[in-house]
Amino acid sequence: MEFVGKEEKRVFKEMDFFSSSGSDSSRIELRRDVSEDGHSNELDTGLNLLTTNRHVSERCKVEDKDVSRKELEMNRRSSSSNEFIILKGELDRMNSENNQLRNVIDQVKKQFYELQHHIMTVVQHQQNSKSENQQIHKISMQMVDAESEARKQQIFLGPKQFVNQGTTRPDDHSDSAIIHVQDEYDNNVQQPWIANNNKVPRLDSSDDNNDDKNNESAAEATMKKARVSVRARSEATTISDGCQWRKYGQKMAKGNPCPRAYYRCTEAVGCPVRKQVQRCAEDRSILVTTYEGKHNHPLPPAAMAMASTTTAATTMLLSGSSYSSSNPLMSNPFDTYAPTMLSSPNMATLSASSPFPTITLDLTNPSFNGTSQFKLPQHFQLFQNQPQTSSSGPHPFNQILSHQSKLSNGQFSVEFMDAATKALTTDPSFSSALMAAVASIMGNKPLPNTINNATPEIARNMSDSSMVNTDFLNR
DNA sequence: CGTATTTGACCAGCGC
DNA sequence: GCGCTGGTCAAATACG
Repeated sequence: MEFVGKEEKRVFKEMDFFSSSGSDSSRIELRRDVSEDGHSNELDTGLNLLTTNRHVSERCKVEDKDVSRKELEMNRRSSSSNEFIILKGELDRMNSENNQLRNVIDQVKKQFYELQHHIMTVVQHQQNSKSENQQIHKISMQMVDAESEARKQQIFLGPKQFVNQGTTRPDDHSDSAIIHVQDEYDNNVQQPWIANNNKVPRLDSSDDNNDDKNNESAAEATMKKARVSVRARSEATTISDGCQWRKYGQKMAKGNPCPRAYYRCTEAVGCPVRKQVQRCAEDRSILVTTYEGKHNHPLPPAAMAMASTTTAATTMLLSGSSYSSSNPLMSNPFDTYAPTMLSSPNMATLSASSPFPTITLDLTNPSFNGTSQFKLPQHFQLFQNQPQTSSSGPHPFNQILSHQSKLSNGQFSVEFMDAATKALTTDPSFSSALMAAVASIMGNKPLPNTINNATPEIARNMSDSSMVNTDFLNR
């Protein structure tokens, strides 16, 4: 029996070995069996063997689980490897597409620059021509005469002019013009633009005796002094116009507790374009951005419209009325719009009372009345019909226009103007299109192709006049 | 450390 | 000539 006991001990030791990785309680139970009963009978041995077998079986199950886990892991790794290969292939394909798109963009850019250069050359040529300068001078005089006449007739020309004329109408922006030329700097009813030749280079008759160089410098100086101003409600420090600017100064200006910031264009070294940003003294939620000068370098598509605007605006301020030109850039915008502008209290004014001739686009006025005789060109109405893609969703301007179209009084809502302002300050493409529209108003010219490049959807609308809905203007 | 912004100084034009 | 004002410069400072 002792042999049996020894054999049991050996077996139990083996069992203990096998169960070493098992639960501690099992091991303790087996050892107790050995110590307490050195003379275990065969039944006990059998029971113990069964117990041992169970533990070995469990151990095998554990090992089987490990194998299965490892197999799963290997399969998973294999699957990940396949996925990696697929992703890599996808990445390669996308890189290839990106390269192709880059090539397309490069080609478009090249065409854009060539076209822009061509346009600049044509415009420059026109501006340099002596006859054009004579015409400009004549037109300027007629513009001043027209304004003087308008003042005599006490036609409402804008908030500040109303104050100057001694009327009781408040200096209220709710009645300010959507587009007007105004004095941004003082309330002087005189016209230093004309009365003071020193403030702005004047293209007087003496130019007739000057050479082309002098004419060119005078024209350039005048173009530099003429300004385009945009009024918009914005919490931002500046509106998004697609250009790169560097702040180079800040000053407190007379009559306004808000400082005026000075920026210069940094798209290219030596670009003469400047802009001033200042909050309106009467309503500090309004940001007034004033542009001056003409870019001397290729512009990004988003900024092209603003450049077109400033050029067209300065051209308009110089070219005045009743003259047409073969060059649409030099044609007179007031041929179409000025009479209505001058006679409509909500549309436009013409003023030379600023040290610099300035045209202002006012996006802060919710009371623009669509029933006015004034008709926006189709460019300006494009947002009403802009196709809406499922991915990008409706342009905020479209949303508001859709809402506004339900109004019965034909007035732009506050929401409308807020959306316009928001779009102007956050969406360069909107700013571009808007500026192109204004340029179109002022220059009576077709939309630049560059805008078509920048905003293809908008461009499609513009090229398809059937898409243009003018109902809200005629309501 | 390079770039952008700030801010006081400076200049030119203008009115008195 | 002097002072006021708008505009620009450039050194100092901030920021990423």
